[in-house]
Amino acid sequence: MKRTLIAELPELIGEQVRIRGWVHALRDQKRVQFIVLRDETGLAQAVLLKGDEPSELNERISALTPESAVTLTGTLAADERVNLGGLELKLEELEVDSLADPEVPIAPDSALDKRIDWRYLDLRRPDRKLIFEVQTTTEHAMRDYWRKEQFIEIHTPKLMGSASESGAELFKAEYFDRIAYLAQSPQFYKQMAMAAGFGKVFEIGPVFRANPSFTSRHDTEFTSVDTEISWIDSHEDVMAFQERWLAHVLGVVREVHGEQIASTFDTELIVPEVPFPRIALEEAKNLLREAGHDAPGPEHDLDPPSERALSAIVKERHGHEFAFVTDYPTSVRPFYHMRYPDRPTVTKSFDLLWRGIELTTGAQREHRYERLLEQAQEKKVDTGPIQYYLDFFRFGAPPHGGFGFGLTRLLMQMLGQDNVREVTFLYRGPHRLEP
RNA sequence: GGGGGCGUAGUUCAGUUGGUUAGAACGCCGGCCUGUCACGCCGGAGGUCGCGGGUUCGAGUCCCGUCGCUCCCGCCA
Repeated sequence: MKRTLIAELPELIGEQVRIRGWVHALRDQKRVQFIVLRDETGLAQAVLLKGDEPSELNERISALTPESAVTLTGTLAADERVNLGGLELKLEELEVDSLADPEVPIAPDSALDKRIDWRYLDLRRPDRKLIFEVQTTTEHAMRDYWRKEQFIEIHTPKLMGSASESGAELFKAEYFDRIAYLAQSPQFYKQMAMAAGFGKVFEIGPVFRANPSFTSRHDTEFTSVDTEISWIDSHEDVMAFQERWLAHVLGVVREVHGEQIASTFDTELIVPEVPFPRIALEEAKNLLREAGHDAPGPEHDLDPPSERALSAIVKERHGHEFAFVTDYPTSVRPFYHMRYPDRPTVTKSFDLLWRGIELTTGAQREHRYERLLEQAQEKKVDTGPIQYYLDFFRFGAPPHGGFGFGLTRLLMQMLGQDNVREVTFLYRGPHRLEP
């Protein structure tokens, strides 16, 4: 007999059905037994009466444990006494697919670290599953939008022969008779796609960072969302794309899951107005000082407390949760960010803040070979191992730019969570390689 | 890497100025209960107080070391 999902039950009153899932709760009384069954679509109650002499089926129910995987067959009845949708399965048959140990090692309110030890049990909770429903919708909406605008999806290698950016934060891996590095960004490869004439590209894929970072918003492996666009006039074009794209994505997520997010996580997902406010870094620091906050000195990026304060100020003045911070000094940006022709110490770059945390770094890239080489040398970058990259710009490279984007940070903010670990299927950090 | 905090039943926690046999709630096990739905009632099991050392007549409690976790900063997305 075919399996019926719990969500389909309201259509099937009076019929015999077979439902499969986990024992969510068990109430074994003198005269009647209840099983609340949970599957990936919801909860349903099954009932079985008990006579003076318990039947064999009664006894097998008594031997069940919570979280066991079971298959229940019975006839579906409407019964207004039942809270779960006024529906009840009159149990006729029970198949125990897998009996669970009676004592489950975690509870819903267990510490996050302990829940990650037993992540598959933690994820059985419907509100945790919602996180991944939202993630799926998010990625789908991103792809839809990119595709509508003729972006090409690329998959770049995660094993590399040399560092793609700084080098200090790379994982090494044995690679036959040499050393390989795990990609910490698809940066160089998406620029290669520009040199290849792909026009506009995106990638959603893993990146690896060997930072011993102990915060609620860092992990050593995470999903990066990357975009690169050719034939731009400046980084403004990149920001203009990004804000449209994000507003679309958040609009879709709100439409599909908004109510559930609000009721489950007590967070309202607000679809942002376009354009987002733009604030040059030095102006941002002035705003912070005017509002009585400490601001980092010149040549320094905003620190996390400044980012939080700035988001609050922008929210107050513009009623907007997002803010592009632009025009970072060359001291805090990589060599390949383009500089203003008239301000050679300022890059045509931006970060995107949402509700106080950094979601994105983006920029127009330097596409002129000689300048790029000069900037690399000025930054004391060893150009030997990245000559292949510099070569992209020797045979006609279009002006281009793009951004990289942390998917887990986006999800964390969308769902009002305070830790990326909560929205990562399996977190990886300096002390976390299992499960 | 720097700084702060926390490690006590399966889980979440309490544990007073150091004082006899370390507690609660939830969970688990057993019994009772004609319909529960956070079921209810009665009973029970369950602890190397992270680990090692020290101070003391006496340490869950104080001190030192160590391990683990966590938050903030640095770094970033």
